[in-house]
Amino acid sequence: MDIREIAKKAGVSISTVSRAINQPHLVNKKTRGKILAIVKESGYVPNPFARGLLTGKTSTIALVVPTLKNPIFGETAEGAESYLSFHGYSLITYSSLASMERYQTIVDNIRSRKVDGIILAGSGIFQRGYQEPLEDINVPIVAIEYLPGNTTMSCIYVDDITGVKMALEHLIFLNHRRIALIAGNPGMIVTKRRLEAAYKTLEFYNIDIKEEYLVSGLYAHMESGYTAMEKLLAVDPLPTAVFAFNDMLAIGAIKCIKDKGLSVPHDISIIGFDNIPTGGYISPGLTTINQPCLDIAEKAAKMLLEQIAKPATSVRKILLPCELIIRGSTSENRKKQVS
Amino acid sequence: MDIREIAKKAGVSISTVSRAINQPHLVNKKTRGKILAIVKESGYVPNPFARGLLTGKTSTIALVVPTLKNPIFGETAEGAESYLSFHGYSLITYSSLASMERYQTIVDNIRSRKVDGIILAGSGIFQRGYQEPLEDINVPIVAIEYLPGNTTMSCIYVDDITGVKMALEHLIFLNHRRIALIAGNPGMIVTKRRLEAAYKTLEFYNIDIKEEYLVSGLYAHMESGYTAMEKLLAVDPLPTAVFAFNDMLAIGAIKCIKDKGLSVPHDISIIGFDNIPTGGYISPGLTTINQPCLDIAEKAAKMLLEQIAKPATSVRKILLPCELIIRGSTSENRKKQVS
DNA sequence: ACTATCTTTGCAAAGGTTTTCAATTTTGAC
DNA sequence: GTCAAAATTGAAAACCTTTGCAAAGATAGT
Repeated sequence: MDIREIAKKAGVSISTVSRAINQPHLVNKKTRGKILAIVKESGYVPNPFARGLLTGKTSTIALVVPTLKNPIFGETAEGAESYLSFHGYSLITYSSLASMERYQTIVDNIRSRKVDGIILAGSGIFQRGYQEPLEDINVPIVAIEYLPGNTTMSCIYVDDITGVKMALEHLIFLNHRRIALIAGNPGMIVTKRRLEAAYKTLEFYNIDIKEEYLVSGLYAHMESGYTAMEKLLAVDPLPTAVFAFNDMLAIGAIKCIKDKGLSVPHDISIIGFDNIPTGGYISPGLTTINQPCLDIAEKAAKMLLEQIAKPATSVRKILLPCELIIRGSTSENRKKQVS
Repeated sequence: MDIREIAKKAGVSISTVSRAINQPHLVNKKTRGKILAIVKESGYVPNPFARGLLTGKTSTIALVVPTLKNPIFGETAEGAESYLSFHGYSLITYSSLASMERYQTIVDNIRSRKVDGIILAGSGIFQRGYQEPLEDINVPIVAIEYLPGNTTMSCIYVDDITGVKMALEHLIFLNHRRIALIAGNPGMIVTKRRLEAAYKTLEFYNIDIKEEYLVSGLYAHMESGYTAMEKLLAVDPLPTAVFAFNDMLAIGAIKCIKDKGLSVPHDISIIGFDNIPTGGYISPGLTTINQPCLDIAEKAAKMLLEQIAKPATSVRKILLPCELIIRGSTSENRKKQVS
């Protein structure tokens, strides 16, 4: 099913058929109608290879996320996909970003595939320079990540530095002083950034930062929050509150505390980050910081399409606010301070 | 960066370069080494359009899932993606399959894109004939769905009919007789199938099927399980056990029961289906039926690649067993039967 | 009626690769 | 040293579309 066949049936040249499809205003209304009718009837779709060979465009966007196990990335993927597909693009999602080799595989795959743009979501697994190989590919990139230093790609991100501050201040205003942290994957940029913000906030309020009150886990696994919490429960004195760097970790931690016969929030308050739906369905409900993932994903997709349309468009940095969601996992500390 | 440039640098013809890349055994070892060295050094990657134009292959697979909000499909996507990417394919994921228009958009997109194969995961949104438009595309399809009648596509699926039976028998053996059902989206094939299996099992055990004991919700939203449960709590007499058609619904239902001041499992037992990780982190832990999603996704991907390699390969139907996971949300019914 | 402008159409080149076929070179056996 | 077979290479066709350019036709203004 060629463009040639269509041309023959319509009694016009292939150029005219091509134009009827791609630049309808350039062809006579009557001719156009006839051609498009034949196209529709015959089910013809232009060969994407031949087309791509000429235009260099694939109508394909790559999305790189660390994992789909974390619902926030599921939401990101879904948000981006629905926006993009509405605008005629498809989305190739790369997940399970677990190792540097895997990352290299992904980069190679994207390169050989020729996508029109890339969305890089929270992929700062590799401390420094992880994004360079992608930049080399030389297509527009939008990062859903806080990358203030970088001037070559647009970013859209939640202000998680303020988010961390909000979370800790919430605990501090509830009179907690023995605050522990469950950080996420040590290598990731997001972990480093939140950790810095946490220390800064705690110092500001003159809160002692015990070394044993800092443990870490893996963002993608609730189980990992559980084992991290086990370590914290072995510390004396126990913390009265815990800030977990994401909700998966927080949920794991809550289960651990309850399994050991302690109560949340009575004995220990817990606050998370992300606001995944599950947080509203455990008991007690998880107090957390909301990230508007769906919104972010759509905005990122929109920005990317703008950049593709006008490559000269300057790099933009968009900051979105977080929001504190108070549920039942945090409460006022009534214990005597034995600081 | 052409194949021509490589050829010139290596002092050979483009045919030889092409062969060095695609059929290395056909070119002299020394020449091949030289060519590949130049290829690597220059970062050349064959133009996928030109290649596709000749071969008709895209090295791309489409995955259609109802939503990524349900973790089982996140796992499915991740499992398929990692397997496929290891074998040189990329995965285009279509989610948020909410309406028939959206479905048509997806089908059109897949058609115009020319993928090498399709994985259709639990997409039986549209009662009958929903898969025909995809079959028309005329590429291998593997369905992760129970499609016994269909002889044109391979299927891999969990034996959820037995799963439903196991779930209900678990409740029945715990002495429950007033059993309610929270079914999923009314239009979906999977709902219909599970419903049939449920009725069959209940009839077999001579259990009265009250009409008010059947409510439905939307698989993708826990909230929906909550409101469904509200309806059940308005029925007199109350059911002593509820079988929700998936874990999201079950988790919503549990929250509802607890919010109303009743206890799970003391007042009402709940059992779900899927075994999403969250089920192990709520309290009480969710009793459910396990589906090995990751395994299924990988097997589906594998089957698909086999079919692509050998199109003559006959259609296969693979059935995988479910497993009952007993946690705390179900217990023996001690209430007097007022049947 | 004539010119200038605008609309509509077709021709042909170009895009980068794979693959068939034939030609050439190398190898191995006698 | 000769011949047949095997290995290696290159030329050229084919894949299907988009688009610049030019030609032809239509329209409008004088």
